[in-house]
Amino acid sequence: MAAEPEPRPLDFLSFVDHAISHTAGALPQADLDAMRLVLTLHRVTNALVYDLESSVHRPRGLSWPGFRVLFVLWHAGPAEAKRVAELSGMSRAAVSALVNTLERDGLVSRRQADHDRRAVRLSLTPAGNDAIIGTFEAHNRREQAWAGTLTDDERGRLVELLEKLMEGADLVAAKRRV
Amino acid sequence: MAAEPEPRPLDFLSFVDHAISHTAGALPQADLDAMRLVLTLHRVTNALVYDLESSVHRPRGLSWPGFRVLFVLWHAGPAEAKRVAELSGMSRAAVSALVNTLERDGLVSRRQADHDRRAVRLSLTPAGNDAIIGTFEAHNRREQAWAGTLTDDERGRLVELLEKLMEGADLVAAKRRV
DNA sequence: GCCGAATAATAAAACCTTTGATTAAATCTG
DNA sequence: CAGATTTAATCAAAGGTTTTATTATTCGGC
Repeated sequence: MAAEPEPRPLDFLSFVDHAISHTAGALPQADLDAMRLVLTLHRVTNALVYDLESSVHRPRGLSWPGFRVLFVLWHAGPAEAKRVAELSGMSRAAVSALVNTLERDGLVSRRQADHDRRAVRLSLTPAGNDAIIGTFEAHNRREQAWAGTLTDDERGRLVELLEKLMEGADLVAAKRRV
Repeated sequence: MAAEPEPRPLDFLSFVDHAISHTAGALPQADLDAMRLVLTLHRVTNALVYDLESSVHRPRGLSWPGFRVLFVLWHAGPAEAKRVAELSGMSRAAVSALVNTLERDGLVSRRQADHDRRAVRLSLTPAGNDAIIGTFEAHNRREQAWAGTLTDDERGRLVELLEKLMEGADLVAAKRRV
């Protein structure tokens, strides 16, 4: 049980440490390093996405998921919904729902695919193209501000470690979206 | 414009590289290292959270956000809604809505705070306590599988780099939830 | 060529999140 | 101490996600 009396009020910064030491007392068999890694990774990504979405995307009338779809269509060119889902890491149902909004806003257009009448071909409208380019420029400046707190070398090592973690996902047979 | 013809079908793994080289052609002034860092960070975290939620939390009747609230209450003890929001990194409105579900499911209870009649004190019910402990054990085993693809040293360095990135958020005046 | 199985997209229901009111209680200020 | 301001929580509207079920097509084996 090990109820820890907090000597000083816990804040967001110290909560990870607190949670880990509390867990050490309550569940001695827990893997604390793994716990710290996942907590920290989630916390950083969360803060980063919130900052980007609220300072870059929403002021321009886009959501973060909407930005991701435009981003994929910008780089991959016109593509089927299924492919956009794969490349963006969203489910097909999520893409379908999201494209309703993007189509209504005139940023993306739907068209029946030529070779398969079940499939839908998505493409950027001219307005969508302008939107993604303008938004990406602001997005990238913000990314630069975040990334700039690390040295070149640190950025490179961080990316390498993250890629290794991502490759490990296959080894542990992580569940992925259908 | 630099329309890149794809020599072979793009997949999720190669999309980051493709997006970066396409951006290099389309927007020469872009910071590609920052772009790669953010794309990779988001991609890994997304995959990790999806795997944890779909393999650990949903089968036990919890959502990922629900798990986070129980996790905070488990470690911090009974606390006001405002505090749970701060410690979990959610907005107060999100906590309020989420607790409706958790309360309905009998995992969390609401009570008016003693010192301030505006405030609500949240605490785990006995069922909530059982739920968080059982779920956390499975959650931690899954974390261990993911983290296990890195060496001890790599895990340590990854956490350090993530913490440095998180500290940088203050320097760049990142927006945070109210 | 035809019929059962697989596949693409969408719909439906349940949940969660965000921003911007609204309500009620506490606190500050003159 | 009264009035204005701030603060805690919740509500409301709009959007996004998930899983499961449906519909329309295409594919595969005989």
